[in-house]
Amino acid sequence: MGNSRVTVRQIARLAGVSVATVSRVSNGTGQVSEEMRRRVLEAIEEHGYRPDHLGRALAARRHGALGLVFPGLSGPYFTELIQGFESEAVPARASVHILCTHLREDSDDQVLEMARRVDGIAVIGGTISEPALLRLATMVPVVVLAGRGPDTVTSVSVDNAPAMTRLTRHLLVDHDLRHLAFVGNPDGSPDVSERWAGFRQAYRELDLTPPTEPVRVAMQQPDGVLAAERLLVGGTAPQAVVCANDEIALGVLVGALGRGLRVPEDLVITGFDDAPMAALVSPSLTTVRQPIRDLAAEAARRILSAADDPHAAAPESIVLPTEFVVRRSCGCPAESPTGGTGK
Amino acid sequence: MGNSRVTVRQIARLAGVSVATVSRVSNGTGQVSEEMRRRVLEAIEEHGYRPDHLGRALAARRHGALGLVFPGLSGPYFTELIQGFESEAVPARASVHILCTHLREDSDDQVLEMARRVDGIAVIGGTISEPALLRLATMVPVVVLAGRGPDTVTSVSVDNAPAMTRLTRHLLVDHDLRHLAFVGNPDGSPDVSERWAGFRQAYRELDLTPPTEPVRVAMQQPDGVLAAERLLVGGTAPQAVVCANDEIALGVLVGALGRGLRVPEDLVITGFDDAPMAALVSPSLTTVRQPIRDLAAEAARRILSAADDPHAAAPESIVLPTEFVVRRSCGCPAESPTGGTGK
DNA sequence: TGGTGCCCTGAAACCGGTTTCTGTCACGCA
DNA sequence: TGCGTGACAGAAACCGGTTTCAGGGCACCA
Repeated sequence: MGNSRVTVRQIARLAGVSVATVSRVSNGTGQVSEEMRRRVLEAIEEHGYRPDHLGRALAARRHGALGLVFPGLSGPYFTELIQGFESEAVPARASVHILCTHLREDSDDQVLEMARRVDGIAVIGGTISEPALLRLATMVPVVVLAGRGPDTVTSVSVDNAPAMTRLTRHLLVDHDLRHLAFVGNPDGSPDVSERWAGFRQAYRELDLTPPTEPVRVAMQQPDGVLAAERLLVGGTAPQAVVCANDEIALGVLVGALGRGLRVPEDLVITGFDDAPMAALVSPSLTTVRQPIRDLAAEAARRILSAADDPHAAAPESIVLPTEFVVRRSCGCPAESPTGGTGK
Repeated sequence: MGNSRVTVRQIARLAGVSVATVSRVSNGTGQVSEEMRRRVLEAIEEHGYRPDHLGRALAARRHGALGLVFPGLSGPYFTELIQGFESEAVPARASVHILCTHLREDSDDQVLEMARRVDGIAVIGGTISEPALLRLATMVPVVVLAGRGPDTVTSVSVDNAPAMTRLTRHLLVDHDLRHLAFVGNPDGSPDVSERWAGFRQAYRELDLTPPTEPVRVAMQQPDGVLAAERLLVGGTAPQAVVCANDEIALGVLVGALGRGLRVPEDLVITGFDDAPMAALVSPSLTTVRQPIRDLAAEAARRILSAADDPHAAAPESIVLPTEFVVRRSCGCPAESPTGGTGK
């Protein structure tokens, strides 16, 4: 029976061979005669021997594990991210460790501790301090996911700023709107920071004066509801609300509809991510599609190859393209043509 | 200078002591003279020595890691679950491995493989086959989370059925509704299965005939939208839609509002979980609050203590209480009294 | 002065694998 | 017959820690 207490040495004794031979058979390495192989396989089979992961990892000086560090899990974005990451890790026989630093004081230490248990780490941008990031990079291969780190650290992100400029220009020019509000906290993540920058850039390109302050809220649906409460009181409501992601946008939409506003007639709302719900709400959400799974998968691939050979590839900043998705919440009619990438 | 290549033996040589002494100092075990301790600490400090996790784990025959197995991550429920789990794991210096079996054929093997890398595993109910679960339990401490396993396996869940009966009775009796539809796939998870059973139970207790079939969809918001499409066509729309969780309910709500229906006047909708959005949508969602974080934290605690001493505690089925939360989507007026637990 | 017991220390064994290195044996060839 | 060669097997070293165990030194006591 498959008792996991069985060791190489026991199998070796039972099969009447040396441990080296057992190891060779169980790994398929080196030359082993047919007779020996048969005897060993028999013993392995009979006693349900499976090599111990720790022993093997110690000898190989390799954990067979990858780390993924979040500020805090929430929403479809992180769901996709994890699945993309796993889609590469699992075939490579690497397990996935996760760490939510959310609200914790000692997150830098936590991450450094994780570094001693994995072969490489993907850190979501803005999650830990830059010194910690640099220190981390001296210990294991590191990739910054959705953000940019120091030049010495590989990063994978999307073209946030141009995409948001494109979307904003659509509102300013095609829909001739002027009074736009941006919802999201630029200090919270590099993604939002870049989107906020792209938002303002659109104004400048048209020689208009951009808003000076965003509505600073977190990234979940309830935060969007909160933002709607703040924005839609009094007579100062904007013509359009440009949200840092779809979840916020959905929250704003719920808040607006709940106040009896019509979207997009009374209020235009846009998102970012193209979450599954974006196409399903009414009105459907104009947004920017980003390849979240690919993003995470690319990060995992980079980490894995860097773990195989630390000196193989130079640090690199990879930027994946996005796609502007025009739907109804911006005021476009139903079957509107879809825009291209975010340039 | 924290080079992680430093080993006990190097430190021992540098400090002019034995490896045993270094180990004793770095772990604070045994008796070490002040002089020795000082020398060792100096060397440790100077060379940035941190004991290797693998070496330590191998010697201790303990991974310092816990596993968490999902069918697939999605939504606020799993967010809470992970955070609750982590809240116990982190203080115990255990890292968290996750595994999404979602749609994979070989999930049983994946989980069994994980078992060789962690000290214990929490499996979300309905994720893997019962034989695999039993096999798993022979390898490491296992807890079934949100569901029930064989009697030999500890489980942690909530009182789904009574809670759902309570909610359904509220609709049938207090609001005098008869034509209710249940949305959710009972075959998808034990939680849903129990809620479906509780739903039908309410009918029987009133000598009414319950619906024979639920609307089978998955557990996310888009699935709720889908369900709304199916339910609200033609003249056969129900008076109320009882959803397996809040996410579905939110989806149904969006779908219903998008079709111009008034909630709760034209259609009553209820959820389950009391997700953050439930209180924020308009109308606010009548639902059942369950202690998700506590659920996961309890699971983690059980696993940790079982890992410390495998023979300490007998398998147990822990059932945590829920709370019926009456809001507006069921037709109750704004400031309605809140019900108690789900009995 | 000799015995007893405690405090400290380090050599060595151990955890469970992989890998190197040495050596044996059979075979082919001159 | 003698020698080089290649296939194969096993002893031992190694990965990096922890823990056992034996013994040295010293204080205390008779």
